[in-house]
Amino acid sequence: MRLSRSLIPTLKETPSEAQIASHRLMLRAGLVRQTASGIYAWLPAGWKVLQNIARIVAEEQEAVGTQAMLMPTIQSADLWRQSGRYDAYGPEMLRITDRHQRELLYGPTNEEMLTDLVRSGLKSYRDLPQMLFHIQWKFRDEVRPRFGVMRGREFLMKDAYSFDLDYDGAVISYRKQMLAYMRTFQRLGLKAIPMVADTGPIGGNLSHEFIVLAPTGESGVFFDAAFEEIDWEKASFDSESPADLERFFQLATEAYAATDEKHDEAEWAKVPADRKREGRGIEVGHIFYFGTKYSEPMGLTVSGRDGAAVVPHMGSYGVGVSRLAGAIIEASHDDAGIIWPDSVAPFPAVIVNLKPGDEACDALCEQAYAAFKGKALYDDREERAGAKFADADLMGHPWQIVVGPRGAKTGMVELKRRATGEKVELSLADALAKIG
RNA sequence: CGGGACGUAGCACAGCCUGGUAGUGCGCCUGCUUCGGGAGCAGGAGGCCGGAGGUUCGAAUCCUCUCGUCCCGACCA
Repeated sequence: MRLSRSLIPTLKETPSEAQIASHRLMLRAGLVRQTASGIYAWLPAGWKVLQNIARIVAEEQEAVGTQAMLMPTIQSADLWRQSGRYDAYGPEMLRITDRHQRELLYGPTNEEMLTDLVRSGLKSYRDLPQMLFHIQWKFRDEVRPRFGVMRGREFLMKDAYSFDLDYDGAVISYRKQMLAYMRTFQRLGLKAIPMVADTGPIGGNLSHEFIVLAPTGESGVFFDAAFEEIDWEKASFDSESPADLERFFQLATEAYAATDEKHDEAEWAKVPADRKREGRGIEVGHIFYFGTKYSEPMGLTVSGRDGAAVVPHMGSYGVGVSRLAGAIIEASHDDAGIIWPDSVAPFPAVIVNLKPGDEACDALCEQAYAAFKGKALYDDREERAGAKFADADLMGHPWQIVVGPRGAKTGMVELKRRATGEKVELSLADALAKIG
């Protein structure tokens, strides 16, 4: 993308409504614009980020056997009356009436809808287990939206649902999802730690929140440093092997980790002092098992081995996709701007032409731009060098290929790694090779 | 939902108390000089002062209502 022809409106000053780093930087880097309280438009660069996150989330879901699908945003009130949640949900649910006075709602979640959908498709115990997910916009009419996309009213969410014959099966599904989550967050460049969460009336220990470590996070967290060393991508766990899942679950849950609300001083005292870590975190995902809470009242049954009706056990698994965009920035930025992990950056690199109009600069830049097949950002604007450097740092491209009149004559560029600030002079070919 | 603020140019803000031709900085446009970390000079465009009523000869300014946005608390992917 050529910056001179792109809608990436960077701002030198911070709009007054933005309080926290990610919100400020998302506005300043031209990623999003607010259109109403807690509702955001994703501008071209922001949309690329969101798609990158969604793609990784989806890939890891499919890697553990979750099927991708898409359910609508608008749902019927009748569906929610079947589970009893229509009245229980409260004013957070946006209720809508159509021209025929039918009661509709903008979905805050999809348990009812999917349970309804699978009712006619799942007939026999042979049809189980099933895991399905979609990535769709949700709406929750938060009393007080804030922190930009981290707590908006409209948000993009991955929600997955599992259907199993019994509790033991549900545990397998639950662990598969947890494995997918650890891999997902690591690919997104995040340190995420699963922490035991409230299970409410369901009970048991099958509810975990995933907390991303970020100094500006909303909740305090306490955890064992053991989590810092685990490489979930390299660790080989076969999601089809119950034994591997067991081993994985042990590893992911045995060390101490808790948010301040669930903090247990007695357990904390058992953690060796040199492994104690305290910090702040942002919740980016939540998984839980809820048994037959929806399948039972909504009449979802399959025939069991003996021919009798069996009510499937369910679980649901959420990831705040749009929230992650903010969380990643909270976890990865400096005074100059965003520092995108390679996997989610809107552009792998920016090509900074320090002197548009200079024959050598233009030619070398075009050559570099062509090498990325249009996927890089080419800053071809008639701006001063300082402004371009500032914008490049602000937007957080992982690599900056700086082309100036001095080096261009001999085909040399300066390659800067945003994360480290390291700069080296080398030929364009070497620079491209280094970026890979 | 309780408490507190704020709506004036694309962004940040002053002006309001004490009514009298709507301002400053950044950004934008033109020209010249500059040109490797947000340049200098000169000229220029851009505002129904959130909206509706009212008071007044006259309202950004005073009064009433309304809409919107933000902050603190309780709540949430």
